[in-house]
Amino acid sequence: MTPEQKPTLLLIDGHSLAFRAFYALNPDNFKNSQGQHTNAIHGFISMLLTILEQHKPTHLCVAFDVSRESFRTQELPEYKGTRGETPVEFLGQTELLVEALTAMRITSVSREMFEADDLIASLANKGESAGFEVLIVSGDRDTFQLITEKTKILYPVKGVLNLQKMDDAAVYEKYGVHAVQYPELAALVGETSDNLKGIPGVGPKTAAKWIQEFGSLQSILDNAEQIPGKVGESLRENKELAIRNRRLNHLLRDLEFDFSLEELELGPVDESAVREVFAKLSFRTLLTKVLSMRGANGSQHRVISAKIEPEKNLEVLSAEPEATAVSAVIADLPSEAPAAKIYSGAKLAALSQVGLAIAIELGERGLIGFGAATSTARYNWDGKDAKPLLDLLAKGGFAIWDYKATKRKLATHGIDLGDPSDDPLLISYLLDPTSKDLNPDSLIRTYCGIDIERQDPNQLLAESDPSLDAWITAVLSMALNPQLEAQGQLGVYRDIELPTSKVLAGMEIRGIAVNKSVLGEQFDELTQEVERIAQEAYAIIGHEVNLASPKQLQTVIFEELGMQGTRSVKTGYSTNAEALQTLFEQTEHPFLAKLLEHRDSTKLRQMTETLVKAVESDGRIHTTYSQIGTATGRLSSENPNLQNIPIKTQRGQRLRSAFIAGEGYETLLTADYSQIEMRIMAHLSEDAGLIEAFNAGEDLHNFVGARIYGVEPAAVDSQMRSKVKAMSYGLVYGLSEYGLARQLRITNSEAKQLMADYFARFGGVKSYLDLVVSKAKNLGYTTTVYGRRRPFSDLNSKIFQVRENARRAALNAPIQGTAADIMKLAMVAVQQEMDRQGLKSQLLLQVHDELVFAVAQGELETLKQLALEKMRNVAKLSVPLEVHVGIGSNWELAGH
DNA sequence: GCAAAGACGTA
DNA sequence: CGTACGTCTTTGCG
Repeated sequence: MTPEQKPTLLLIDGHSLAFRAFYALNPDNFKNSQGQHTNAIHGFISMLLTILEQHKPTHLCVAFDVSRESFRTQELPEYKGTRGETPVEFLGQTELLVEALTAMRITSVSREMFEADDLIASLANKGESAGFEVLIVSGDRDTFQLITEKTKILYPVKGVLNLQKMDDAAVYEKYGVHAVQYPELAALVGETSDNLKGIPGVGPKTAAKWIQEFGSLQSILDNAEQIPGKVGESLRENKELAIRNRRLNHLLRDLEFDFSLEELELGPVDESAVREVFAKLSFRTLLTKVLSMRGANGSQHRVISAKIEPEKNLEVLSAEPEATAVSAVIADLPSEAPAAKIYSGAKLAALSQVGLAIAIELGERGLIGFGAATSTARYNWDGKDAKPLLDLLAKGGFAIWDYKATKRKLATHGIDLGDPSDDPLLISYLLDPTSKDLNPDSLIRTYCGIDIERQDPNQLLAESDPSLDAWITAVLSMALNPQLEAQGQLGVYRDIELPTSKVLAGMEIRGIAVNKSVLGEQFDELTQEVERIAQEAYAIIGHEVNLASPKQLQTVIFEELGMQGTRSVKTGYSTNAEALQTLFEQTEHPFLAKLLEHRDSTKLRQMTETLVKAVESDGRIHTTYSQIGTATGRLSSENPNLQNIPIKTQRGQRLRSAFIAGEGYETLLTADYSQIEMRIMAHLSEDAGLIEAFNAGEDLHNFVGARIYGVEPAAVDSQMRSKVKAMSYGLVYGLSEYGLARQLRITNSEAKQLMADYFARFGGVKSYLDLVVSKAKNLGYTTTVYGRRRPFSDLNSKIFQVRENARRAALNAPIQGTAADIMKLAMVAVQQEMDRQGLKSQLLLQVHDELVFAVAQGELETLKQLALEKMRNVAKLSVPLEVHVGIGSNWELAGH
């Protein structure tokens, strides 16, 4: 327990501290991946952490100015008028700072027409009345007027790391007046930073002397006649100035707030939000610091420890004295639900062996929480006790955390797992597909306000108390479903994600057969090639160099060989393929050619090696599909990634020949959607020209080219066609004129003309894309045809680059997302039909718009028709969905 | 030991 | 200065 703490209220002038931080840290050293400067935020937060450590406040609030306008500027337009333009590097940092503070559960306040100092003064007033010690962080000396026995100012002296604690004595020592008199001194002297002129000829020394002598500003003015000399004359002539200054530097102390001081109490941070914001800011050291400090100030959150006992029923849980959130969730259960049976401990023997914990069953509703676990040796197999559990598992119908992973894990142990009723992992993904932190503890904290305290904080869900994990799963599935429904995403969940997870589990479990010796031969061949090319490259430049090191290559290319700079990257000039190609065209230097060859070969060699290593003992590669890994709704594939096996070059494509149908199967079959994103674009934009293009049966790019260039489709030559093709595809990604020009290596004006011609013929496309972005701006998210959401927060960013990035992502999201939805629906439909017909053929891979099957003996024609039919008809768009199939003994031959 | 940066493979 | 990913290597920080 922390020692009893005096209630201390810390009030911070946000802009003041942020600006100090901004000027103390070089903005160029603090940039996130998007080019947003973060130096002020970084400095602010590290400063804040230091203050928290040093002064241990119990309550905290940060005040910001809304704008430069305030009641003071209304009275005096030139108030603070000397302050220059905000540096561009500072733009956007305040907003992000507030976001970070919110994640840390720190209250920020601001109010139109009032300055942060007025808010602080009022809060300080309230704090004192309520018995708080008050600490104010501000660089504005006007706040000295707030100093009392209980209120002190932390005033920055130099740099960002030095704060001097100013009390009355400190003010007196420095300025020769008491703190309450300081604004009177300032009124006489003036304040350059506020653009307030003082009495000419009167500096701090004179002012202090007068105040000491007469006691107050009023008294000085009343007795102005007695003051001799030039300054006396000056004072008498400029009395009004001092009075005005005093009026303006008076801080308001009676503003009201819509929160109570209690709400400013420091509690634990919102860990997942903090992780997210700090990731966005690229702060990792600070993240660690913040998270390690969290909770140090006590928690307002209910903490659930791993103390749910086996063999007890739910009444015990709901009787937790302070577990309001828990009780609320439990109260949602149907009243007829019988007392829960809880399986745990020894009864879970078998399951714990294979990495599963099962805990709560709620009778007929069949709601069971699970914790998926890694293997432990804690329990011994007990066949007798395990039987009812195995039956239960096979029957399904319960909530489960990460169904797909659990299904796969159990399958490797020969245990069947039935269909789940819920998977809160998938729900949480749909609620926030951009989150990188979908774990049960964070989610139950975020959505239910429950803190889970584990005996060992590093323990994963899996390794801890099974009944606790099961309970969390149950609570999450109940808490998250209504949110999903409120967002209209229930359909995406029930009809797309949940069924897809089952199909994916099957694909992962099956894996794809691989001819390891083909891979091995290619690997050996490539190894020799890589070595040969490296030697040739060294010979050209006369020494060895690590060809895999961009840094070393920069030295060789731009210093030794003295070539002219390419695109700039953080470490110097780019040495990527595009840059090398450009350099080669300029110089025809053979080293560049060798380097490109070497890159190509090493990349291929490395991929081959990865694949060889990924072949498991069954001779197959079992990738893992991530169903929660993309912002758009696509799948991703990892360990290994089978969605980026080369195809564009002949050399690369050979790798695909190693993927085969496997024993007992006749051949591979691939089925892929043709131009699905362009078709979705046609559907969504309702552009008559584009819809006609797809319905005409003509080659898309020839058709579009004919329209743009005003010729017959047959007259569209290959140059025209490739330009049109790049244009069409680029549109889906928010391509700019500049980008198009660069890609096609044409002039900017030609690119501009091409785009203008395109939009002249296909105007619906442009208006649709604009509409998507403006809707996303208003709503804060985009949706697919099926209702899948993707949130966007940066569309109104003040930073051009950040805003543009968000804009392009937003216009792409509904298109890419709808394509992903359609493919998932197709996979489910295809698999269900294969099951219904009892086919032995297998769905093996998904590569975004392509499916790969192993065809069982005699099923080729059936499967081909089945795949074509289901994939074409799974969605009814205003243009047909075209599907191509390919057949071959390996993936290369089955390709198209 | 870990994360960032740069590179490059796919749709 | 075109979206969405995963994986590898080197490099530099702690």
